[in-house]
Order: sequence, then C-alpha cells, then structure tokens
Amino acid sequence: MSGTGIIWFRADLRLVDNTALLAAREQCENLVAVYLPTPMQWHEHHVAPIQVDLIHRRLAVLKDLLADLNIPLVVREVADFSDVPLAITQLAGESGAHSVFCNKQYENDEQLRDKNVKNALSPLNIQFHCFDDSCIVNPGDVVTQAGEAFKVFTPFRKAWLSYLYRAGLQVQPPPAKVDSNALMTLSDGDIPTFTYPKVNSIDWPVDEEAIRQRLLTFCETKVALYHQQRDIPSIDGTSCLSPYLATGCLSARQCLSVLLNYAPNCLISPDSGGFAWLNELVWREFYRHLLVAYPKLGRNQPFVSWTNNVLWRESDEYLQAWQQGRTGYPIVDAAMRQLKATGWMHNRLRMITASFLTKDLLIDWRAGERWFMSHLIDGDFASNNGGWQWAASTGTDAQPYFRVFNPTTQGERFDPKGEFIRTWVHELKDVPDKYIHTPHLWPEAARNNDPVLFDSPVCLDYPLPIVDHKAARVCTIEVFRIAKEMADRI
DNA sequence: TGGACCTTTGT
DNA sequence: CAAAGGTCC
Repeated sequence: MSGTGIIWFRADLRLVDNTALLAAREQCENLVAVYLPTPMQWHEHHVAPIQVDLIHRRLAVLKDLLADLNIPLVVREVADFSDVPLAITQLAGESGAHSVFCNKQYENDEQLRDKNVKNALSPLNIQFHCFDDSCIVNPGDVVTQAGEAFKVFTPFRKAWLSYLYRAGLQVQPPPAKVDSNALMTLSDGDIPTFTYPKVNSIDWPVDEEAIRQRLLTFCETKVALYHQQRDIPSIDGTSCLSPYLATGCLSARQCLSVLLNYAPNCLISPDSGGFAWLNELVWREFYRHLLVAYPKLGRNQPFVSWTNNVLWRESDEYLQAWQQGRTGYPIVDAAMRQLKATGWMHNRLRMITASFLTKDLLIDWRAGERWFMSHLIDGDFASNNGGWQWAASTGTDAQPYFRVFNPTTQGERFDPKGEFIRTWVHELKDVPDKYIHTPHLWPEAARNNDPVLFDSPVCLDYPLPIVDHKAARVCTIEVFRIAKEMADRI
C-alpha cells in the first residue's frame, strides 16, 4: 500500500459495497475522489434532468461522507466523454496519483470512454483498474451448458441462483479512513451547478439513512405483499428503489442481502412476495448480461433482426398524443401524465404504455425508449432497452408479436375503480366507475339525466380514442407478419 | 434429440 | 385454450 490513487465515481455513488473504492483504499495510502459531469453526453444519451438533479444532490452527500474519511471529492464538468481522458490525466498530475480506480459501466460509449482513459494513462505509467460491480453476478459468469448467454429468463434465473449459491453473497463495508488529510485541499467548495436543464428531484431523499430505511422498511413490511400489490398502480406496493439502483446510491447486493434477511423464503417459495421482488432484481441482471453478450443491443438494434423490417408508423401527432397523455385511453393517459409530472411511472403502466405505443400506434419502440429515458428518474439503459424490446416483441424472451395488451382490459384489471386514473386525468374525475375506462361510451343521456351529475362538468375536454384498439391490433399483427415473411424468404 | 417449458395475455 | 416458436437440457 503506497502512494495516491484516484477513485472515479460514475454510476456508483456510494461508499458501502463499492468494489473499486475498497480496492483503491487497499492499494493506496492516499485517495482523491472525482466525479465528471458530462452534460453534452447526457443530452446525447437522453439522461433525464430529474436524474441529473438526483445525482447532483447525492454528490453533496457523498462529498461529506468522503470528507469524514479524509478523501476530497473533486467535481469538474466537461462537455462529453471525449474530454474525460484529459480531465483524468490532469487530476492525476495535480494529485500525484499513480492509479485510477472505477467500476465498469457496460454501455458502449462508456466502455469506449474507459478504453480511451486507459490509453491516455498508460504512457504516463498510471494504472487503470476497472471492476465489475453493478451486478450481483457478473456478466459472463452465468452461461448455458454450451457456454453461451441465456436468451430466456427462467433458465437464466435458475443458473443465476445456482451460481449465487456457489459463490455466496458478500456486501462489502465502507473503506477505512485515510490517515492523512493532506489531499483535502483539492476539495472544491459546494458541488458546482451542472450545465443542464433543472428539474427538482426533492421528493427522493438522497441521504444514507433515508435510503437505507426505505430498503429496510420495504423488506420488513411490504415485500410480503409485493406479488399481490405491485400491479395495482393506486397502491404504493413497489419498492421505489430503482432511482437509487440506477445511480448506484444503493447496490443490488445490498438489496438482496436485506431481502434474504427479512424474507429468506424468497428463494424457495414461488408464491411469496419476496420471490417476485427477487425476480425483478434478476431481470435487472439478465438485461445487463444480455447487453454485454450482444453489443448490438447498445447500438439501437433490435435483438430479433427480422423486426428491422417492421414498417413503423411515422406520426408525430400520435407520438405527441402518447407523450402528453392525450390518447383517449384513460389508463395510458394517466400513466403518461404521471411520468411527465413526477419522473417516475409504475411498472405495470410501463408495460401498458409501451404496448400501446408499439402495438396500438405502431410507433417505433426506440421513440418510446428515448422518451422514457429522458423523463425517468430511474432511467437505466439496459433495463429500459430490455423492457421496451420486450413490449415491442423485438427482444430476447420478448412477448410474441401477436400478443397485444388490450389497454381497456388492462385498466379494468389493474385500476378497477379508476382511482389511479382520476388522480392524473382530472377531466375524468366525475365519470362513473362504469365508464371510467371507456369515457367515450358514457351515454349522453346518462350525463344529462343523472341529477347527481347535473352540476358536474362532463369530460368534454377529454379526447376520443385516437385509434380503435381492435382494428389497430389486427393491423399491427399483419405488419409484423409481413416483416417476418420478408425475412423468411431470403 | 425429443420434449418440457416459456413474466407480466386475448378471446 | 390457443400460439404466427424458440430455447435449453
């Protein structure tokens, strides 16, 4: 252990269970931490301003936590990834660092960025150490008997669990305090403002205690009901931990560790809430593993190649109606308005709205992927891409293309009384339950004759359904069938 | 290699 | 209960 090292934070904004940070502390006597905001790159990647705000707030917390360990945090904005090598080499020069430590990000541009940093450091004799950290089981460690990546979730989960059983789960403690405070002079003042649109993320606490408590409370009191409640958007039945996983405020290992502590039956009891939540953690791993195994997923390409032949509809009008929550399908519109207003959307609704965009409006899933990414506080490339390709029937283990969600039925099943709809679509607040999912069928006569409703505004302002689901479904399935047939002929 | 199995369904 | 297949052992 000697000399100074740089710990470079990216999507791992925590001290606990941070592989690179721990390795850096073990190998170096002194440490300097750095975060490099890249607004142009974020813009190109459609990173949501609300997520950037969460990161900004979290950095202030991180800075204090690091200061307690005598580790200064340097935050220096650069434009995009191409400026990163210079920023890192400069900091190495200023601090006299001989090594740089970080945790891998699996997306293409991020991989390329790291390669360029490594190449820039190498002639200066500065070591670059990049660790697998963001998954519980590292990409490449779970493969079929033929040595290939799994393409189907269930066998993946099985192999993933058996690997985990062999390897065990370890949650690493935070690093020990650095002895000398000599480098603390490198520390800037407050975290500088980022050159990025400002959207307030204040509803999501970023202090250590609050995040930890959210995980504990969920596993202690809510996870048991997770499988029954998670599909009901009017119930607060999900963990709401995704923003913290996406930014690395929390590690997936921490989540699993707490889950196993409070709900050990999650491994053996398929009917338990714990099992269902564990599945969600494994889906996160599945999509990351796939991204590593199939780099084309990171290049805007569908997994199933023939779906390149699908003739998506070019319609700004439809796309905007979907984005703004004015499709005339209440559950879709409520969900899209929730996303726009809060930066978050319930998972069931992500499926419903994704199915609606791709199957009812026949709009390219990539337009939806982009919109979600640019508005979600928990935007994560692999999960977002995986989810969209699943809904659009273009991905691994995706739903078959002839399976199309019925937005009305989905609304009736998961928001039977329209509680969620009424929260977000105010035009419909007075529509009786019976017509809440089909307000266009609410008879004129009923509106006028019902004395209770006499003084109530009717849903004049609410759009009629922009497409007829039944007809749209038939049309989409045919377009997919033709696309496949075209590929089969070659 | 044949057969079991497949997140989230529609009709 | 179908299903316009595919994956995995």
